[in-house]
Amino acid sequence: MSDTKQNPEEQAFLREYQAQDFERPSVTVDVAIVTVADGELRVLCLKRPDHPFKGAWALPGGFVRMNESLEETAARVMREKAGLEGVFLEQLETMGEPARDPRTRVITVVYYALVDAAELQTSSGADIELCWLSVPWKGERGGSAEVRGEDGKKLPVAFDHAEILGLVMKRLRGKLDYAPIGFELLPERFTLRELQEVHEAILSRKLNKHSFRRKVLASGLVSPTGALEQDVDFRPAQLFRFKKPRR
Amino acid sequence: MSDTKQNPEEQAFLREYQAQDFERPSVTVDVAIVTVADGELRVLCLKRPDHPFKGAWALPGGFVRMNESLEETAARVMREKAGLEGVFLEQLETMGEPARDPRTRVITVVYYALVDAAELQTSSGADIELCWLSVPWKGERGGSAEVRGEDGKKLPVAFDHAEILGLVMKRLRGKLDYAPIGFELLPERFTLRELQEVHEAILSRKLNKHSFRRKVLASGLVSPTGALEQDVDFRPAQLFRFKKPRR
DNA sequence: TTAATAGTGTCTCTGAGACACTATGTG
DNA sequence: CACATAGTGTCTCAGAGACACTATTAA
Repeated sequence: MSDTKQNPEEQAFLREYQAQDFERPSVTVDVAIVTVADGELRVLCLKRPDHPFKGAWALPGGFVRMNESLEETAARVMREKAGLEGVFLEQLETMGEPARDPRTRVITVVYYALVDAAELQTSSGADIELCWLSVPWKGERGGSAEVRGEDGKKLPVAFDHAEILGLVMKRLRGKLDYAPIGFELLPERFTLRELQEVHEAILSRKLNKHSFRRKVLASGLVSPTGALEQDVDFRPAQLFRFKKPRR
Repeated sequence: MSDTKQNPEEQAFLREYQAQDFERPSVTVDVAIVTVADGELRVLCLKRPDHPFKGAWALPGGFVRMNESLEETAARVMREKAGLEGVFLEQLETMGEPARDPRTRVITVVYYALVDAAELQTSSGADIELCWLSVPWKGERGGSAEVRGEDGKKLPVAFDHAEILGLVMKRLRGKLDYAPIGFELLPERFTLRELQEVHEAILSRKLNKHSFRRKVLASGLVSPTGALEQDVDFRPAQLFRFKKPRR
């Protein structure tokens, strides 16, 4: 802004720039808000009230405002569409196929958020829902994901959002065993069984109990609180707390 | 485009849409073209002829055209600025701080490319150069990277491109031991020593020879060609070829 | 008491690193 | 021959999985 005195050296740039100026893509941010409830992956979806893809389910999103960073847009979408603040939020991928939105050129920067299911007291009307997120492939191969309703039936997904959800799962599976992201899906105090169930939900496979406990305890990322879990019909497990790694 | 009959349900979208319509960010693609020469990481940089950051070094880039996907833009930049075609190219991250370009709002989608040094017959004028890429942090911690010239002196880097190069290195280091990316930086036939040197350059640390060979050979991703390397003053090593994994 | 889960002891297998060795090319 | 690097044999150590066992709570 301090540099706009129109000196001659700026001409070349402006020539190229003006040429592009008459038509620019729109830029939006979409957010995949992921959680685990009852050992199953969920993702927050909105039912589209309008064309295109009317009636299909889509990720919440919004236009990037001129004075807002991408991360700020993502945080605003989280606040406005899901009432969430201060949760784990990370950029995933930018989708830019010219025809991905049939109306006009829309480039969308996708973020994903990880949330404790208890925080998502979704106002769950008919138009906003925590849908099941199911992944029809193993490991980190990749591919599209599917969205299902209460009844387990596949729901129609708008735009390229099924592909996006596939990328979310690929990222989560890849990141899970070297980054502390499982904790983001749990309340402040949790049992090691709950943490293992979160990992199993993300990976879609059973893990070895002893190995899992050894690795988590050896990581130094959890500390026992001394308290025990409540309201279970069997031996209660110890509650742990996530200990932020000092960098 | 088949859907623009202005039915009443589309009004709501258009209302929100028009409100944003008067001002949109520009979208560009920047590409970090990375290679390894003489066991050292290099990146292709252009010296900026104009303000802002006149004289500083920047990654090649270009505006996204309206009918072009992001990947196509990246491929076009590769072709136009470096004369490269058909090499490894992957999306990295999208940078969107409102003030990252002092002139106007520019959101840039960053790709990185991996190239065999021999293919980069850079027309190496004074304004385009294969700069040294040095990384002042260990492991996958992250942070900005530095760009150096022939003489080893740090060069000024334009925009947020030092941060971008840090992200490139973080991605490369993280990806190196589970994805076959080392091969992308080598000619079709290579020795295991050359492959190890590429890995060591990316990780900035020495690797155990025996371990490395065991892992590479066990991976099933290389096959021996039977031929031996030429023009060395000592016992020549066997040449291997990268074997594409069947999915 | 039984049922169910929490939590552990111990064995095996596999892969990484350390070290030393043999093999094979050039000069 | 000496020399430099290619390539391997073998030991140790650490982490993951398998299996079986003990511990602790509710009902």
